[in-house]
This record gives sequence, structure tokens and C-alpha cells, in this order.
Amino acid sequence: MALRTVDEASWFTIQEVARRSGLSEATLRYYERIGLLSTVPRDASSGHRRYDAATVETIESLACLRAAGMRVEDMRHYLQLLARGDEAAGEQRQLFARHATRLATQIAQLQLRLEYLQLKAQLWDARDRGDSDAELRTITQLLNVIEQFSRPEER
Amino acid sequence: MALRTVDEASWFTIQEVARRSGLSEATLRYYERIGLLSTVPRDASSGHRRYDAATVETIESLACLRAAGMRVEDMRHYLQLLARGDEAAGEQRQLFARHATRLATQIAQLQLRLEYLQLKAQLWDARDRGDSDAELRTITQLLNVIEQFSRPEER
DNA sequence: TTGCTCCTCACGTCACGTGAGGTGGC
DNA sequence: TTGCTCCTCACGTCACGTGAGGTGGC
Repeated sequence: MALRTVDEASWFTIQEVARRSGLSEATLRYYERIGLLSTVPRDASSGHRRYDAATVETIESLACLRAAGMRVEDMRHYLQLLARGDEAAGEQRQLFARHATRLATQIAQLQLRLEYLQLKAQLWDARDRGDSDAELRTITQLLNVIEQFSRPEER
Repeated sequence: MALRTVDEASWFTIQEVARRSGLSEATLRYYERIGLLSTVPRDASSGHRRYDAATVETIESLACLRAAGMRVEDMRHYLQLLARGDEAAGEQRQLFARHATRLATQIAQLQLRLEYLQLKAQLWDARDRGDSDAELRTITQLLNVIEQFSRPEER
């Protein structure tokens, strides 16, 4: 780190960017290779990547989107809209709203799956204890949950 | 379908099993190929797969586990314990409890990501409307959410 | 004969991860 | 010289999906 900011703008190594964003170094190189990130400038003698602050911010946004389950192509779309600035605000709103809806649906489904797993744990616990009353009750609940798998509208 | 049950046990085609389980035909063949499912018997003349009722039940369980985010190797482990019957009940309880915990954590994180996406939609909506007051308020909330990304204990 | 379902096999895909072999700066 | 970080390149991985080319039973 040291005197990195003395007579040049401040920059970050790939390791630092990885730690900040939560993306792996391999992923950062991959995003650059596929053109999701435009070419990152290099240190003249070592060839090491030097990320500027603005790029790091972009990468942190991308990391959030990825963690929210967004695919590479949609991230690309997001960056394209971003480049168009406020003119594309309406489209940005749509992009995020659509993804939010998708994620909300997915979360609801996962919550049902969580119930399923918890009941399965309960079931084997009842069997472990030889408690056939509890086993029967759990099976009834399980059937209930499984039935909801095929009728997602009810949630 | 027709008289399938007249003088032989009832069975299901790969298409029927796919529809019931929600897995694709390709996935069913894949699970068999990697040995997650033991070899499914074939019709003598056509070579088509014939799934019996017990196998279909197993497959439906696997589909639930997969939908809950369980990996192939863990499904394999589950089937191994299943083969040991009630003797392995304690291990089954553990397997499901562990996965439930994992899924619960994941859901909590996704809920935070959902908030993020919703705020992003709000942000661009504010920009779209030119409402800089709302924009500023949303940014404050966004920073709050982003801060929670790195401190998951607080949830 | 015509659809329809099913089959195998090989290659494709998505988003990276890994490992080999090598370099630059303290 | 010794660590440490970084580099590229190619191949691996996970869980399938897809497409070609072909078959069997109504």
C-alpha cells in the first residue's frame, strides 16, 4: 500500500478488489475476459492489474447483483443502461423491479422447501426415538407441504 | 396407458415420471447414468425405461431435495442412509437438520438482496421522476442495506 | 405410412475453479 | 535468495441441456 497515492491516483490490486467485493480473483479475471468489465489497465513493468476507485464501485454493484441471483447477461444489460445515465432511468427501474419479483417468488418457494427439510428432520427424529405417534403427525404435515409444491398460487 | 395393469405390475414411462417429479427426462437419464438411481429396468422389445411405483416415490423425494438446493453427492448420501432404514434414523435427522440450517441462512441473505433490488428500483424510479429528495432518502436506505451485507450476524 | 415417444452418444453451456509453469518487486 | 503476489493458458467441474440420427408400437 504505502505511498500509492503520492503522485498517482489511488488504485487497488486484484486481491484487494476480491476482498472488497467478495468475488474471487478468478471471477474478476473471468468478467474481464468475457467483456463484462472493460479492460483493466496494467502496471507497466509487472503487468499486474490496477483497478481505479470507479471500477471498484462498479464491481461492488455487480457483486450485489450476482448475489441476488442475476445472470451475467443481465449484469451486462445493467451496465449498458448505466452508461446511458438518467435517460435510461425508466428501464433501470423495470430491470430491478422484474428481478425483485423473480427473487421474491424464489424466496417463497425456498421457504416451503425449508419447511419440508425441517419436517423431514422431525420425521427421522420421531423414528429415531421410536415415537410412532409423532411420526404419523409429521407425515400428515409433510403431505400437506408436498401438496403445496404443486400449487404455488396459494402462497 | 390402457391395460398396463392387467397382468403386470403398474409402471411409468420416463415422460410420466418427468411430469410427476418436475425433473426433466434428461435429468432422469443423467441421475441413472451417474448411478444416483440404480439401473431402471427396460421394456424387452423397445428398450424403453419402465419405472415402478417405489422408484417414482424415491425420485419425487430426490426432486424435493434438489429443489431445496441439495447437491447430488448429498442426495447420494441420503439414499445410502435410506437403504440402512431406521437404524440410520439419527444420521438422517442430522442430514436434514444441517441442510435446513444452511437453507435458512441462505433465505435470510436472499431477503436482504431482495431489499437491495427493491431499493434499486425505487432509486431509478426517483431519478426517472426527477425527485431528488426521494433519491437521497433511497440512497441512505441503500447504504444501510449494503452495510448489512458484510455483517450477517445481525439478522 | 405417419406421429409420437423413446433411445444413445457426443458435444455444448453456464460460471467459474484449479493447476502448471513462470515473473516482478520488496 | 526467499516469499509473496501476480500473470497466462489450458483443462476441469457441476449439473445438466441440446441436437443428431435412429428405433418401436399404435
